Amino acid sequence: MLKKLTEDQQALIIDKAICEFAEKGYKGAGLSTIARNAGVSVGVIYKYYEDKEELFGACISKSIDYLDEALSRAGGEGKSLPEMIRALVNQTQVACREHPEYFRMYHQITTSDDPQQAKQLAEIIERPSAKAYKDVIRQAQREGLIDGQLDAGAGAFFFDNLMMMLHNAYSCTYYTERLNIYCGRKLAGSEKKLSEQMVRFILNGLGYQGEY
Amino acid sequence: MLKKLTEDQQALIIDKAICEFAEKGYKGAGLSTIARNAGVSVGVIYKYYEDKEELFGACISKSIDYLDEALSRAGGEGKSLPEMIRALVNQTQVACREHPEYFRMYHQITTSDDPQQAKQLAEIIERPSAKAYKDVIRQAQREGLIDGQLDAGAGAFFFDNLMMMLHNAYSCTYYTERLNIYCGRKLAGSEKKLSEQMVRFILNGLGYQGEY
Amino acid sequence: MLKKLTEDQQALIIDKAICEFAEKGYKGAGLSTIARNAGVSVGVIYKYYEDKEELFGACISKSIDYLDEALSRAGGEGKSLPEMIRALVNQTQVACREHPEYFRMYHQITTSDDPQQAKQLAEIIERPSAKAYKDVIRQAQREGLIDGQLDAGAGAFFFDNLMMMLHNAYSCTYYTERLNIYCGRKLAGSEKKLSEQMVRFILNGLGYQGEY
Amino acid sequence: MLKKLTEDQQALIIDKAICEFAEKGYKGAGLSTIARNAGVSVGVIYKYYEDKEELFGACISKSIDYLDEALSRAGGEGKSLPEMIRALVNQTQVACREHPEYFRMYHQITTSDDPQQAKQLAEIIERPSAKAYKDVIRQAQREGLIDGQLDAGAGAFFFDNLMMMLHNAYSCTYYTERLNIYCGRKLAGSEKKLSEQMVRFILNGLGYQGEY
DNA sequence: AATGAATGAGGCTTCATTCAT
DNA sequence: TATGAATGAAGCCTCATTCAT
Repeated sequence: MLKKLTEDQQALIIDKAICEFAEKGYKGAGLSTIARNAGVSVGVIYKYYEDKEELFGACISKSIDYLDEALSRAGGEGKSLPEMIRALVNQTQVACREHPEYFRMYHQITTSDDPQQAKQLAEIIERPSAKAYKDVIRQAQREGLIDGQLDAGAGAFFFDNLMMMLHNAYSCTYYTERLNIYCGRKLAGSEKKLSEQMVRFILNGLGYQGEY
Repeated sequence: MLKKLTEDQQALIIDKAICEFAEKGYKGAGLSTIARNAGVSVGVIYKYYEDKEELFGACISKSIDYLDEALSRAGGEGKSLPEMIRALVNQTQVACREHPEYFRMYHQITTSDDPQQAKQLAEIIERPSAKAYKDVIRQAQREGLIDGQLDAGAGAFFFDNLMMMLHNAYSCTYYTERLNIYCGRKLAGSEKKLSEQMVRFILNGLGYQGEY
Repeated sequence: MLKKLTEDQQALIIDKAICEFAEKGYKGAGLSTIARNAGVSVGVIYKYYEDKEELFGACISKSIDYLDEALSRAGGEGKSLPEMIRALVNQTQVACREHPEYFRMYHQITTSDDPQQAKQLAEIIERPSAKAYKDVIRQAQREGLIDGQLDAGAGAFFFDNLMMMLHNAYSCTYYTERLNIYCGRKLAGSEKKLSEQMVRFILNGLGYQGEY
Repeated sequence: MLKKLTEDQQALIIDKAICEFAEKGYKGAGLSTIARNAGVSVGVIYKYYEDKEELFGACISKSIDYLDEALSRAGGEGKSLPEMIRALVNQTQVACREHPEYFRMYHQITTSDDPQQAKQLAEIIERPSAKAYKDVIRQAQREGLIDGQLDAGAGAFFFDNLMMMLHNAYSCTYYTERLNIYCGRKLAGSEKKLSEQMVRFILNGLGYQGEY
């Protein structure tokens, strides 16, 4: 019985909770499992979170933060379009290797059966990147680098769709297997090769004509 | 009521079960809700299915069948590549309009926390289309219609990724909102326009140079 | 697993619940104890009652009904004032002997910490007898049988106070012991003698001058 | 804060505990609520009391002491019977106004489900006043002031019953409402009038014939 | 063979009690 | 010595599963 949970322990609760929620979903996750895995008592969770719902919320927040941070690590300033895309793809691969549970968590979020919550979460999570990607595409269109007939929003959408499926492939069992089925172990197992293929497909998709 | 369940009633159980599982997830779904909605007793469900797990399995099977059938309706024989892609996209939109629950169900499947089951399902669901798409792409490459440097498997993967995200957008609340955020209500609301944009992006992505 | 709880079993649940609530109070009572004592499962209680609160409500209702019925068995029509009072006292003794738990339950009710509920219950339980007793006293005053300076309401109040304390003495451990302390085992143990003393005190208290 | 609790703080714990127990009952009362209200930590309560039970016991003791003291303030030496009764009634009213929580606490005591404890408490609380009242009544009977046929113990019992119901009416929500129902707001709201009525009823009940 | 009420294990949550600081 | 965070047993309630009719 420590005087107070250390920061590490508090973080561990969230981490273990994220793993549990990510694996079993909101309903399937068990508070006692989380507590056991975090090495604390069940009761103490209620000192930090009102109830299961709020703990879940904290897990969502932490996951979103990580996702944002991972993306921002890809930088963007002063990069050419191909460089930018390659950076985003690579960064996603790195982040997925480090913390697949955050991405699994993200995938769980998308199964929410509460429309209100789903909308709100989509707004928080998707709006910023939607804007960022759209801006990049519009700029590239103005510069004549890519297909001008493509709707910027649609382009951003397709791009992000591919990114989402990439992190799913690197974090969720089903999608990992799916990646193997589609691409074969060899390509699927090589981050570098897959990243190259993906960057190529995306740039082609946007109608990018230049070298890269 | 000592009458055997009619075929219709049996089918209704699965349909209602799919709706329930699709909406609430495996854990969240209630057997009694399913029974009530199907107009049968809880007990009779256990005459046809060992337990909740098996009922869920049957729902998965039926959903897969529908998905397969929906895709096969897109035909393929004698179609050009652009025609084929357009047909697949359009058919997905139609199928999603008719039975979003099957696609929501599919999305639920991907959250399975049992690796064995996840792999097995991926095998069943993804292998056939993976092969079909890869074959089409290889053929198109041999005909010099599309980018020869693209790995056929990767191409099929990216293509199917976009298809999956499309039916998610048409069936799951979170993804619907996401579509709206990225594309705006106008484009998101027009199946035709979105389909055009998507076909264009895909063909570009594959490096298709011809007219369409 | 019977097809349905028999009426007896349903009644038994309430009876055992009354015993449990009467003994331990609302908070102290355990649903599982009630179920065990009634020989049913915990779950089935929730088929008949929304939650613990509602079960408690049903117990209150049943107790009130019994109290009412016990009082009404004392009759009243065509009885002289002393006869009426004696009948009420005796009937209380009989009822307490048969079902002390209802009276213990009643005592628990009075400890309710929810003012709203307390008021509501007092209204339901006390209003009818308050009116009845007051009417009897007024009538007796008009007939010149008892002290005219006594406020009818106050007279009814003091009378009922003594009645309440009587059933407390016959149903709650503390009050039983108290009765023994005040009156000694001999008087306390004789319903007849105690009843005579009490009738005498009440009639004197009301200022009744006649014979009885 | 490594300072020993002051006497005031210790007293405050008991006071706040009495309020909490009186309001919510033994089970419903929360140690942390008591600690918070007393401005001390939960832990320190366990330095002074073995457990909740013992704290409750201390609250009972203090309440009993207050009740005794309140009664003794009514004096008794050199008073005539009517004066004595009037003094007791009035003193009860005053005490209830000052500290209804002690009387509510007393009422809680009577719900104890431990027979042993109930008996013991009754012994402590009731024996002294039982004796005192009985002595007064016996003396009055010897002096021919009151009904000689009344059993002294029974007389004391009925008298104290009325006193208990009086303080319940002044301290417990249910009984307050009951008082209002029986006597109406006007009489119920006037301590003086109610006291007069009660003294009259008691003296009549005892068969007191003299003036007062 | 279908019914749906009964079962009871398991989950979330509370709170009396402990103990490191 | 006081603190108050941590503990974990116990309680309410749900729901997958069973089985008497």
